[in-house]
Amino acid sequence: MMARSMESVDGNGASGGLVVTELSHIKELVRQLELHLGGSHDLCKHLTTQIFSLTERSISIITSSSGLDGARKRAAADTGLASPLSAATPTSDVTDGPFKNTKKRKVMEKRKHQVRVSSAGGGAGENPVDDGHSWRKYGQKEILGAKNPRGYYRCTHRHSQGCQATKQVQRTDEDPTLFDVIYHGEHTCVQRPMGAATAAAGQPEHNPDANSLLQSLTAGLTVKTEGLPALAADPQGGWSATAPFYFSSSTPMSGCLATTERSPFSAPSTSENWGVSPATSDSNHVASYLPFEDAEWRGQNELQEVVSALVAASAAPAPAVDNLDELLDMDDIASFFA
DNA sequence: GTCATTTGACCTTA
DNA sequence: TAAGGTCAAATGAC
Repeated sequence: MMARSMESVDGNGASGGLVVTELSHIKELVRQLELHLGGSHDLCKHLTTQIFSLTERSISIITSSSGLDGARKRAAADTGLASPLSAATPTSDVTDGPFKNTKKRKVMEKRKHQVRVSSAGGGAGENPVDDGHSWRKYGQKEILGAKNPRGYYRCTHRHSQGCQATKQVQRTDEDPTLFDVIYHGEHTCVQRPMGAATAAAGQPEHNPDANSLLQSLTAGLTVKTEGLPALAADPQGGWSATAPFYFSSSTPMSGCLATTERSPFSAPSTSENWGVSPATSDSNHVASYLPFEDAEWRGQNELQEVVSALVAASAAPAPAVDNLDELLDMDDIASFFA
């Protein structure tokens, strides 16, 4: 599915042009959004700035003649993000892709999904943002070469429902407001989603016009960060996709209703919002997995990464899709926004 | 009393 | 053997 869509980006100049057109449109929308926002909403202004920046980078990546790897390096350089995983963290075990290196521990061969999330609110607490699942911490470990310890979490429903999902959360060395989150396994539990109202209640006020623009902006975009092991593997750029709010898409987390029903924008604006309750503690992240068996995926994922950050930054649900359906898998989008 | 977190010990893997 | 990952007893919060 994504294979199809990504082919259209990587190997088809016409589609690439289409994406550029779409991204240019997004840029224009962001401009309008910024105008509507005025100067009263710092958070929104920050988001629009981020969206704008990411969009420009996306265009740059697509139009770059030097290929995606080069673009990744530039993007990483632009954001000032050193690669957190390249040297300091043991997650470099994903360097060769999730299923390739047979020297990895067996446990490492489990499906894993790696994201970077930003605390966006000051960095207090170990749970950067809410991902809609309940996690229980079962360990913490000092990691060689890393300044900050890594926290180990498992699904609260591990015993009651046999859910095998786990995650590791580690504050990045270079930016204490950023967290590297590695998800292992899939949720097989069934959780009641956090009420959308609850999520919305925690948000800053939003200008209706701004919301409209954001909806327009995000129409047709979805977040798929699968295959992040390949991303993390990049010794140069590390993760270029950072966003104050990382919300998840859907997917193989079958049975876990939380991620599909809750507001994707329940991200905290203040640190108090993290870890307030098990159901609200953690990242709004969306995990999905793809069989990244080809190095091409790495380049393709570059665009995904940027799009993910874009969507995460705008963080508005999009009930409808747009022309980008050639680029993105509409089935997944539909299921996510269902 | 229940549940989550902390933390040292132990296990597994490269 | 070193390091990452997990277990489980101790502890604390509610």
